[in-house]
Amino acid sequence: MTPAGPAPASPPTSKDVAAEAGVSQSTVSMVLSGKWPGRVSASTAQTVREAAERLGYRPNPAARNLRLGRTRTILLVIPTLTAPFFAAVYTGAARVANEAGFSLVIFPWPIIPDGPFRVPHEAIDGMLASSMAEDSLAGPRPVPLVMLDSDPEGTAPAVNFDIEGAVRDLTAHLFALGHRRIGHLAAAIDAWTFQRRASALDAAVEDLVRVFAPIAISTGYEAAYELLSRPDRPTALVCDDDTLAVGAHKAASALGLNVPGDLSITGFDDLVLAEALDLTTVHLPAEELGAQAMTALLDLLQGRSPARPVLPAELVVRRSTGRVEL
Amino acid sequence: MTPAGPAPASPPTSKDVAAEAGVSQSTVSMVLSGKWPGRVSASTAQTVREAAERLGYRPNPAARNLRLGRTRTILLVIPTLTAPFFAAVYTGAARVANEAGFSLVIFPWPIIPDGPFRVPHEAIDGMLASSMAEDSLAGPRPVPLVMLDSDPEGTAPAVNFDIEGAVRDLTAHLFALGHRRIGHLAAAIDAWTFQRRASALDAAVEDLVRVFAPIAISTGYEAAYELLSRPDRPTALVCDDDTLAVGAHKAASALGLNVPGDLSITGFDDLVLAEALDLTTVHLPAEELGAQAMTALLDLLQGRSPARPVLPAELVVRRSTGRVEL
DNA sequence: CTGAAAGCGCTTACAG
DNA sequence: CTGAAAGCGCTTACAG
Repeated sequence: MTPAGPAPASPPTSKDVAAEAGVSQSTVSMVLSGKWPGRVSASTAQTVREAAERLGYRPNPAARNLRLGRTRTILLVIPTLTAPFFAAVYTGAARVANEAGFSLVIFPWPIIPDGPFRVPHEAIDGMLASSMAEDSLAGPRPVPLVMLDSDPEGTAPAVNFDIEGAVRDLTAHLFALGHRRIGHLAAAIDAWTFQRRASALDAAVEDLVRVFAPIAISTGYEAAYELLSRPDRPTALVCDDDTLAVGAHKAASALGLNVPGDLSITGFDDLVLAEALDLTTVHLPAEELGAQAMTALLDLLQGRSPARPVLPAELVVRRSTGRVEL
Repeated sequence: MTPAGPAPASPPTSKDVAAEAGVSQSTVSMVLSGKWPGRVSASTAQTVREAAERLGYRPNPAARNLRLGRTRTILLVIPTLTAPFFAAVYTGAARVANEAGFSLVIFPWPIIPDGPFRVPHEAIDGMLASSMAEDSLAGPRPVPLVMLDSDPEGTAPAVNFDIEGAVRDLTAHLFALGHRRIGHLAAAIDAWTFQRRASALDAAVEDLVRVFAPIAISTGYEAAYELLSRPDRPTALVCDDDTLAVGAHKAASALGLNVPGDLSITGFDDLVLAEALDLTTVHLPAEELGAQAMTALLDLLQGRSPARPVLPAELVVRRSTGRVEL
């Protein structure tokens, strides 16, 4: 692992293996790619495998990619690495990718606005993009694409959560606890998933008041503080994200409001934060989302028509919601 | 972005650009790589650039990699994606990499123990690995490597935090508040950084009691619950990670202990969690760690001797620590 | 059952 | 100042 050391002999090539095994390069390629049965004798195949093993041969990926015109690499584009949600998406997608012999590379986009970062459309066979607008991905040339947690009406197939069902369960839970006036601490992000949550709440709740905040504790705190200071404050606060719910929690605390005695709070995602604060929240199965999206993309790459599943999102009731005290 | 659509003409090559500009392939290469001054006339260069632009030409990375024998790609190996700490490391490293024209690919390792995942030693020019043992990275062939948050006595250069200084500040803070009997809720992970924290605490605290827990809220809860149930429980609990501190917080709460009245709690990392819980913690500058490590790796790749910086880690005092009540 | 040869798209040493 | 040619390491169609 040191820069110094014995002269770094260049890695063995298939030519070296051929020489070692006493066969031609083509035979080596056939054997190691597994396409040999019926074309190479079993004993020759064995000889080749042993020679490759002995030399520690690994095919040069650049050469293979050049020859084949594909890379077996998929790019997962996500809006931010910092959200554990996307880590879960990656885990699910990477599992399926690896089973199919594909690599999955994460690309946070944009890392720095107006920075020198470009979505590397060239070196990939396909793309997964989560929680963003499809047209923000426009590149010099089209790439097979599956969207996650995004507008299902787009050109690319999308894999989504059942936001409507989740909001239905959420509002039913709050209604059952006696809440009528409900606040919506909405994410100030122009993404389909948040628009969908807003319109589903609009449809379900008659007496709804909405404030917006960027997703962070401090911004959630400020927006919630303002809303909860109003004389006609809501008795329940639906937050678009667990992180916002943490901010809301702190605002309630600062205003001397007891949770859930005076105020019920809910989140979305079911992150580690939600468990930490005993937050009632909508569990979004992010890992499953990643897995299903990768499955859809592999279908697409093989010319099959991909499924466009809608995954159920379950309400997890913890201790941040309670009955309205009269 | 659709699978269907007009016949996907294969991407333009440098040959196409050469034909379009009426020059040779070599001239195209010279111009677009920026090595033309003094070798190609300014007007020809301009013609080539315009032709490339017109055709939407992008060099084929596989061909370039094959020809040059390098990929300008660096692999960042991290033990888990789910920790926001590593997202910050990535951000810092990616910034420096991009400025130098390198790509940075994240590789969580192992995603699944005994899974089909292999560190792709072949297609990269160098490796950054954070918070793990150097020898767990052993591959078929050595790759220029810089370790982060890892044993500085290893073969590879390491970039680290000043753990000793942090523990010194932390214990000074607790001593000043009157604490004498201190608990250490230690991460049950065999990594250098945690060993270092333990030994620094051993050196600084006379009356120390240690319990171990995997890094998660529930495990932190259990270990802390047991420790805090003892008749001679400590008055302060130093946790190896903010997540463990959350579990400790919940255990204190379950046992009817007031924080910080009855028990002081501290963490490490200064994640979003720490802000949420007003946790006194050691701020580890993860983004800076990533940036400095990438700088060291670029030095290594250019044959320069890399720096091995030790970054200061600042104690952030919030409301989870207080004076011992007598 | 096995091998010689072509060619993927680039960069660079060489010739002019 | 510009171009023809070689070659990186692979896979595959073709010939035997």
